[in-house]
Parts: sequence; structure tokens; C-alpha cells
Amino acid sequence: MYYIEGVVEELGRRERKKQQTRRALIETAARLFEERGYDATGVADIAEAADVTKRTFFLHFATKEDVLLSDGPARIDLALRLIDERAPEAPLREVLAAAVQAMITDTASADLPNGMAAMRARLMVDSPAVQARILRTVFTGQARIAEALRAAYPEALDRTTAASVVGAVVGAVCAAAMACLQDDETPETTSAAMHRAAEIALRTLDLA
Amino acid sequence: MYYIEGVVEELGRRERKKQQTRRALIETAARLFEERGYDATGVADIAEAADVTKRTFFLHFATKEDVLLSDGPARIDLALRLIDERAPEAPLREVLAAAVQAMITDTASADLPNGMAAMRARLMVDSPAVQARILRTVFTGQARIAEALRAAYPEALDRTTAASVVGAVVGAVCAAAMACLQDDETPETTSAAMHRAAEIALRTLDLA
DNA sequence: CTATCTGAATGCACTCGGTATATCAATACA
DNA sequence: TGTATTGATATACCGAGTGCATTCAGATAG
Repeated sequence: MYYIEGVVEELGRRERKKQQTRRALIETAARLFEERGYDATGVADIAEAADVTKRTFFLHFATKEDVLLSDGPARIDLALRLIDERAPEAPLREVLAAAVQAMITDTASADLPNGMAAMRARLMVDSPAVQARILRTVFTGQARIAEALRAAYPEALDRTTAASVVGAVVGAVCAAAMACLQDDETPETTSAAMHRAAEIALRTLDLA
Repeated sequence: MYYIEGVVEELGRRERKKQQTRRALIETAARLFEERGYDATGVADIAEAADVTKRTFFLHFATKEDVLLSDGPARIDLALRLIDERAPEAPLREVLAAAVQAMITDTASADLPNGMAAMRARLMVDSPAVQARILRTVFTGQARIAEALRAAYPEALDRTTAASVVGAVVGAVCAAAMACLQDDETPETTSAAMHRAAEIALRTLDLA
């Protein structure tokens, strides 16, 4: 508690203000996307509604899509931390399974109450730009996970094998998620399908 | 021969001119990307060098990235045709394996002599926009393949299972390819790695 | 052979995402 | 208190992509 306070309170007024405008931008963007749709909402509109300039928006987010993916990196970090903790003592399959399941669960639990995931899901289905951006984020994330696993199990995995295995699991999960989204499945069904997809793809490791 | 001539010659002067400007745009774009780099080459530059207007460029390609992916749909169609021919008589694993291998081989054989694949590969590594676009193309393509397989093997595959399996295979192949590209591997090594990745991911079907 | 119609290409103005630069003003810090 | 940071601003700008009216070559009918 002492420690956490130390870290959290370390932020001066300046940094707090910054986080404040950042949050304002995220929430305003979410609201406007909801109200008017993604394409019909310009960056200028978001900035205007959040009472900052367009330039300020781009000071916080590199692209319009990024305002939707502000928590993407955290999810990858979660997986990397988990790998770092349990590998290489635990078996490869178990570590990879735990990492992927943690990411799926985190997506479901952190996003759903926020309402963010539902919108993101909708946008992913019908906004090509958002879909492309998410895929790229996932793809680079999976590369980092593959590299972490290869480093942890150097005798079992070379670079392309590691990439293949992680690619298979992530690819399966993403495809399953997308199939559910297009079918307008409930979040619970979708989440279950993602876990099942991960299990299916993890079979690749059961006969090495 | 008679038949082929009939089909090929069916194109009047008008359609030929159209294809001609289309090809000119593709080749000019490739040349300029090679010379100046992707980001430093504007659509206006390509159009200018191909002696048409910017507006005409967008009459042939929806986006700047699309001029690089003009043959993408054909590759998916190849897989779909193959599935249509062999399913549902042949076993699922065999059909999927054949389809994926055909796509990999087609990529290697049709692109490499053209020199197109090498550049596309380079761009995929260091141009986020191109990478995102390719991923989206692949992703929608894999959805079509999954749907075709589900339709052909309705008793073995529901929608999300089909998506998971195809997603696993395609994800593995893409990840392996990307890993090789980032390592500057030879086309042969890359192609081999993709085939190996497909084999690994196809294990998911060996224990149903 | 001529009249007509179709559609590929044009020209131009416009929107919007994203950037460059110079500047202001609040905050951290000595 | 004075100075250096730095988050935010204002303004002008670039390039991708679109809307729309127009032109002109080439297909088609009479």
C-alpha cells in the first residue's frame, strides 16, 4: 500500500492534467462514436467536444484508431509478465495456454463493464480501418510473445517454430472471435468460443 | 484453343485499354515504390508517371495499398476452387492442407519472378499501412475459406470451429512468414518455413 | 454510315487524417 | 524568484480519398 501510494502519488499536477485530458479524449471519442458512428465522427469533432484542439488529440494518440486501443499494450504486457514468471520451469504448453487465457479473460472482464469492448467489437465488424489497425496490433503483439517464448525455451523452439505456434493460437482465437461477432453472439458465448479455439490450436503442442 | 481464344478475344478495344491503364498503374507504382520508397511516393506521382489523373487511379484501386494487392483475390479464389473440387469426398485435413499449400506455392511462384513479392515483403515489414491492409485481406479471405469448409463438412464443423481451424493454419503461416521476412531469409527458406508452419498447425485436425 | 448511348478518363473543388512550426502559459525546479 | 520544461495552442500545410459535372473514344442500333 505504501509502495503503491508512492508510485501513484508520484504524479505532479502537470502529469495529472495530462492524464485528465487523455481520459477526456477517450471518453468523448467513445461517446461520439456511439452517437454518430465511427466514420461520421471526425478527430476535430472529438477534440472540439473534449474542449481541446485537434493538435492536442494527436499529441496523445498517433491515429484516430488509437483512441480505441489505448489499453492494447497493457494486455500484451500481461501475457509477457505471466510468461516471465512461469517459464521455463512450467511446461511450454501450460505457459502459453495460461498467457492466452489470461488475455482472453482480461479482454472480457476489463472491457465489458466499461462498454468499450462491445463498441470495439461492432467497429471491428464494420469499420475496415479499425479492423486493420486491431489486426496489426495483435500481430505485432503476438510476435513479442513468440520471441519471449523462444527465449524461455531455446531448446524446444527456434524463431519460426515459435512464431508458428503462437500464430496458430492467436489466429484461431481471433478467427473464432470474429465469427462470433459477425453472428451477433453474446459476450459469454464469444468468450467461450475464444477459449475453445485456443484449446484446439494448442493441440499443436501435444505431439511435438 | 478455340474456346480460350473465344474468351480472351472477347475483350473489345475499350476493355483492353482499361486493362492497359490498370497494368500501367501497377507497374509504375511498383517502379516508383522501388525507387523512392512507399511513403515518399504519392498517388499523384504514380498517376502522373503513368500519364493519367489521380482521379483515374482511384477508379481502378480503392486505396493506395490496393495497387500492391491486385492479385490477392485470385489467390483466395484458387483455394476456394480447390475446395469445391475435392470436398467433401476427400478428408477435411487433406483438402485444407492442399488449399493452403496451393496458396503458398502460388505466392512463391507467381510473385517471385515478378519481383513483386520481394517488394511487398519489404513493405510489409516496414510500412504499417501496408501491413495492416495485407492482414485485413488475409483475414477476410480466411473467413471465406472457413465458410466454404463448413459448408462442405457440415457434420464435422460448426462455424466457430471452422473459423478456429482455418485461423490457426493461416495464423501460423503468416507468423512464420513474417518471422522469416524480418530475418531477411531467402525466398526458398521462407517458403519452406510457411509449409512447415502449415503442417504444424494442421496437427489440430489429427485428433478430432 | 450516322446517330446514339455507354462508360473510361478528366478537372476541380472539397473533406478529413495527420504534420510542421512557432508560440504561449503553467508547472517543476534550482 | 528566476529559469527550464513541457503540455497545449493557432495556423498553415500535405496527402489520401470523394463528389460531381464534363468530355471523348468506342460499342451499338437503325
